[in-house]
Parts: sequence; C-alpha cells; structure tokens
Amino acid sequence: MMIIETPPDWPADEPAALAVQDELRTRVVLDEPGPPPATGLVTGVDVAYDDERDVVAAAAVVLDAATLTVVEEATAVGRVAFPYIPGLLAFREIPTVLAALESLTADPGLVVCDGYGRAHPRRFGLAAHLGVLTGLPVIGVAKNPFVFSYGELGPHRGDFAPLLADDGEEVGRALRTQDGVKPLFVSVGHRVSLEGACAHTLHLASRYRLPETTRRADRLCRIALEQAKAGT
DNA sequence: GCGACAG
DNA sequence: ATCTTGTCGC
Repeated sequence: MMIIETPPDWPADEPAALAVQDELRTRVVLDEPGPPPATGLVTGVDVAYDDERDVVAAAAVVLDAATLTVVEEATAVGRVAFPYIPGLLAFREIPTVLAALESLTADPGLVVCDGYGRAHPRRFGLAAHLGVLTGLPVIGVAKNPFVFSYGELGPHRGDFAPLLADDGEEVGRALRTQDGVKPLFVSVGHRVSLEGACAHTLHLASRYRLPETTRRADRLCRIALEQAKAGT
C-alpha cells in the first residue's frame, strides 16, 4: 500500500502555516446557497491517527443523499503532516484527505467534514481549507464548541442557537440533531450557506446525533488504519 | 506568564 | 484524536 508523503512545499512550522491560512482565506466563497438537501450525492470525510508511527488514515464515503445509502468508498494512508495545534488542524491531515477524495470515481457533491469552517480563530478551519483546495461545496460539523460560545437552545431535534465569536459575529450554529442530546456545531466551509449547512446536517442525522456521512467515514478510516498497521 | 484549545 | 470496564437505557 502506497503511503502519501507530506508535500515538499508543505508549511514546516506555525508561522508558515499561519501565512498559508492568510493567503487561502481570501479565496473562500460564501455567497452561494449550495446544493439542496436530500438530493444528489453527499460525501463524508474523516481521519484516524497512529501517533506512534506518525501515520494518518483518511476515508471518503459517498452517499446517495436521498436514501443515505453508500455509493462509493475510498481510503488513503499518509504521513502526519503537521503537529496538532488548535487552529491549525487542517495541516495535519489535508494531504491524505485530498488523496482519498481524488481517488473517488464519483463527483463528491457536498463534502461534510469533522471540525469547523468559518467557526475558527481566523475564520479558516478545515472545512474552508478543504473547500478552497478542491473547489467543492464543503461544510464543517464538530462535536465541541471550540473557543466559541452559544446561547440556550431548545431540547428538540432542529432547535438551534447562534455560535458566537468574541466580537458577537455568528460563525456557525449549535444544532440539536436529536431530542435531548448534546448539540452539534455546524459552520460553513465553502460555497454553502449556513442555513443550507444546517439543513444538510439535520437531514443526514435523521437517526443518530452524528451525520450518517461522518459515521460512515469514521468507521472506514479506523478500518483503514488497522489494515495499514497489519500490512506493515 | 497561565490556562483553554476542532481532531 | 487516543487510552479503556462496566453500566444505564431503549
């Protein structure tokens, strides 16, 4: 199995990564509504790490958005490309995630990834970064509020509250996907509106707290990581 | 300086 | 993210 090595021009330290975010941030597109929910294809991406060997496994799972059935799956195994620094998560995994996405036959349609898009210290989280690099519509769905705050929200599926930055800007939404469970934190990545991102998330999380896309991708990347270990 | 901090 | 047993609930 081929391993994806870190590109030679990849940022080597924090200042270099910050400079890349500064440059790429100008290319984010926020004025498109994005594809309608429950139509076409939706692709979930996720990664699993083996910190011992500095290896990351990525999975991309394409679902039929109407039926939530699997259309295609792809995985890639690569070198961890950056240390974990909050706010610079994307630099760790993007080369391997891109490899998995590029090996798909189908058009990915809307991409759903773990983590944030605009809800980020510099408004350029993983979902925005992945969107700019691929040109695809991307949203970010995270399990934690990161550095942001949010108001009280109702207890039912579909209830939400704005996710707020220090300056009061709405950078995303805390969205309840099932009655009585902790909310998810949805933000726009690229070429999708916040309303659209939330509508997609709700549709994809019709049975469980997490979107079906991330549940499928999470399962697959863990399997890919185990296989990579076994295959040495 | 110290603590917090997506995955 | 990852390390991990039993346990409460539908």
